[in-house]
Amino acid sequence: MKMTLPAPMEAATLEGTLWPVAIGVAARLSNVSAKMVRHYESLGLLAPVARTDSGYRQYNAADVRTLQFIKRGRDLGFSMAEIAELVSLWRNRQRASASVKRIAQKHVNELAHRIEAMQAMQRTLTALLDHCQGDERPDCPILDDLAGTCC
Amino acid sequence: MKMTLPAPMEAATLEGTLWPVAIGVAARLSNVSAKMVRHYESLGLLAPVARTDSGYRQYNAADVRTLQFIKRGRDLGFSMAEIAELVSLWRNRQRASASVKRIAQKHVNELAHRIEAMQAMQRTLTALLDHCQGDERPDCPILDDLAGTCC
DNA sequence: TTTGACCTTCCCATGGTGGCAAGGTTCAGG
DNA sequence: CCTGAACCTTGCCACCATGGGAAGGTCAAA
Repeated sequence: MKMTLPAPMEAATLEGTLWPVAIGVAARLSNVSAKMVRHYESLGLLAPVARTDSGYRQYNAADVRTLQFIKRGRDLGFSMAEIAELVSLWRNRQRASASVKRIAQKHVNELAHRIEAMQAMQRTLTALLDHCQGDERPDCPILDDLAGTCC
Repeated sequence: MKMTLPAPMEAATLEGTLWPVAIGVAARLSNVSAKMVRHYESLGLLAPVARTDSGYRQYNAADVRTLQFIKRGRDLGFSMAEIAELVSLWRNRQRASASVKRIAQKHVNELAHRIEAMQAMQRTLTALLDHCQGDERPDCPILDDLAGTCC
């Protein structure tokens, strides 16, 4: 009977890793699911990845860095299309930082719009919640608002 | 040749409307697309709607009020599942306002979480934007951040 | 050799919305 | 009465990013 060993304690760094690695390792190193790694490849965000004779994907350190780049972009809320542009600019040493800035600025503006919209909802809902007794009785200003009963 | 007449000037109120109405009119009265009106019906949010002999849907004032209720709920960011619950409570005269309040409070909490997440993105991106020259040169702290170059 | 962890591709689901196609209905003008 | 416009019907596909699962191949350690 095999005891539960301490977790494999895989190298969490790129330095301490033997390359190339299979998709599962690349996934763990970049904190992206294997599923999404394949998806990103199908979107062309990763260069067509090497394969073993048996068809397993093989990732090198540059591939994993690209995955980490994509992950960071997703965490900052960029769409896949924006990330595709950013990856392309990242690879292009002749890029102008203005191109990057334009994309990021547009994204920040969209974030601001979405935040404002959600804050407006929040304000309305908070006001309604304040007036709702929240007891056993049926009377409810929240439903009244949704039903437009006020008008 | 027919001149462009002033827009049909349809009654925008439920009072000035001859009932029942077809889906297009119900859609305009509730500011919901006909497509989504059908979709809401398929989700069971609307009671099975009446039909003419030829199969056209027929909506009465109560149906349109339900559509307006759904629209308002969507505008406040509730999910369809939440709206289904709210519609059900709205119809139930034995409801406790606490049930409504619980749903709304949960939604507000989720909104708060999402807003905070987006604000965190916004803060990070704004800081990066501040440090990006946005000129013709390739050096870009935004790409550096995405690439994790700092570490 | 067996076992279990890993990999492959392919299909389906989510949620809320839009679009399009192919066809039926209704109504008003000529 | 016919035609055309505007409307309606159902059904399928697309988006976006992600997850789930099935059916089957591969690999390494015990």
